[in-house]
Amino acid sequence: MAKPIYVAIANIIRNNISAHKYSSMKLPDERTLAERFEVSRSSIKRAIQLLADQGIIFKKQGSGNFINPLFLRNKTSLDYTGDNVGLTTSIVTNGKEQTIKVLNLDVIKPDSEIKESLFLTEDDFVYSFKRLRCLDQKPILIETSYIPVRAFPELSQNLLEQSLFNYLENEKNMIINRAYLDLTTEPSTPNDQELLNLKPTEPVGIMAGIFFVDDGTPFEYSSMRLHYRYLNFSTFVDLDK
Amino acid sequence: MAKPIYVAIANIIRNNISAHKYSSMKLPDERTLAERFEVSRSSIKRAIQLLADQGIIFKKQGSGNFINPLFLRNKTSLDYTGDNVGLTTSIVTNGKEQTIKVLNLDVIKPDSEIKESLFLTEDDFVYSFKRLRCLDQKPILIETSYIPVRAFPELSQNLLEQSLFNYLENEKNMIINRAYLDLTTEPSTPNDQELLNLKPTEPVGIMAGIFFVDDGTPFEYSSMRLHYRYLNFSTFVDLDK
DNA sequence: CAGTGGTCTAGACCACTTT
DNA sequence: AAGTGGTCTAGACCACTGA
Repeated sequence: MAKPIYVAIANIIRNNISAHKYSSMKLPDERTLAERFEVSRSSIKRAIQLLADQGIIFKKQGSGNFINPLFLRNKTSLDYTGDNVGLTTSIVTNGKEQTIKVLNLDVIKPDSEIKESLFLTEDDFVYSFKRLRCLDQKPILIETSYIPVRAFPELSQNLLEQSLFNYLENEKNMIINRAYLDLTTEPSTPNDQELLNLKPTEPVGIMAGIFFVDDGTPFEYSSMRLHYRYLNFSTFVDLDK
Repeated sequence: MAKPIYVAIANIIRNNISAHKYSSMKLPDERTLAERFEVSRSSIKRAIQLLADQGIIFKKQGSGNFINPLFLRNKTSLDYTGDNVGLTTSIVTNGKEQTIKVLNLDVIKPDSEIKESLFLTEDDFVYSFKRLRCLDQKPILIETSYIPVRAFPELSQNLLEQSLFNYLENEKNMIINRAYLDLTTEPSTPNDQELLNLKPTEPVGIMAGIFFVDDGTPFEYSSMRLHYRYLNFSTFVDLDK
């Protein structure tokens, strides 16, 4: 199955909305759409749900499905293409040249927070490393990470100079596809100021969290201190859930 | 229908996981669960999907559904109870006394950004107001908001001294249930420093965005400058979507 | 009361993983 | 090949909204 039919239909409806092919802000009812696309109503519902999750339409029980006027207006400040994306848009490289400088790499006994976050036993050791990431030679974030030795025994300074996730996916067929992230901000420390080229009054954004392999194994605990101009996290929020 | 069956089942499974009632990290397969709960497999799938969205389980096609070990470990730093919540956890009052000080209230002609964000025409005016919100007398955020006069003609300084959303829901049966939010951080301005009691080196967190009525009408454009210790946004991220 | 979205079912078949 | 999750259908009935 190349693309599920509900994804295909969601794309068609999205394009129809963009092209102003619906005469009002209210979409045709689901039963009509099902007939028109010659699919079951369930498939229409899944397509509609996708669009709702993306903020493109609003569902209102007993009343109908409505187009988000902002989507029609093509507001460029709203990133509707990615669905509720976070990290990826935040640190997306956008064709810019990414360079990574490894600041250190050690093997240590994890403290209790890291041990619990990564689901480790008493015997486990972890790699501990810091990297400075730059875009077009401009430093944008300091990463401090911990990875269980057992999960990735061949880690080396060499490997750290590229994207770990790409290496894992290509060479080890491990896919990191979820993260639990915490976003905060803090005044910059002298160390931040030096590495990220910040003034003392300029802060860092902090993204800290746990990255998971697709089978649910916690793989990495990471805390990233970002130059404040590069922390930009956009999201739709359902306030009632 | 009091509670949909898939929600009920999701709750039971969540409790079972907490109580260690599954012998391995892998859940029983969906067809077995369907038999055991005497529901259709579709209902099981919806329940499982809910738990996956909450980060409690991981799905792996062809292999099974797996418990997130972190959930088992009862990590208190992970807020698993709220589903992907954002704003609400960030500004949750937690029983603390909330006070609101209205700094100003005007009617103005919106600039083009606000006009487009709120889907306004040339003739529309907006209320423009600033509020300082405190918890237990400590100032935590400065809110700058814009609301179309047409959407809420009776707005007054008096009303602003309480939670607008509560008033809307109780008195006007309008429900604000979605928001498009942008999170960033900036150095604090002298004004921030004075109002939020910040040192010059201490930053503000910024949550800016648009709040929508449940029929999709944009209702409010708001930019909130938070004392940096109070910006704390936690979320699960699906990296592959 | 008619229209419309929400829930739920039983079953068929596809796609991926593991043995 | 067997096991397991993913997609999709056709249809029944419930819950909410609005004329």
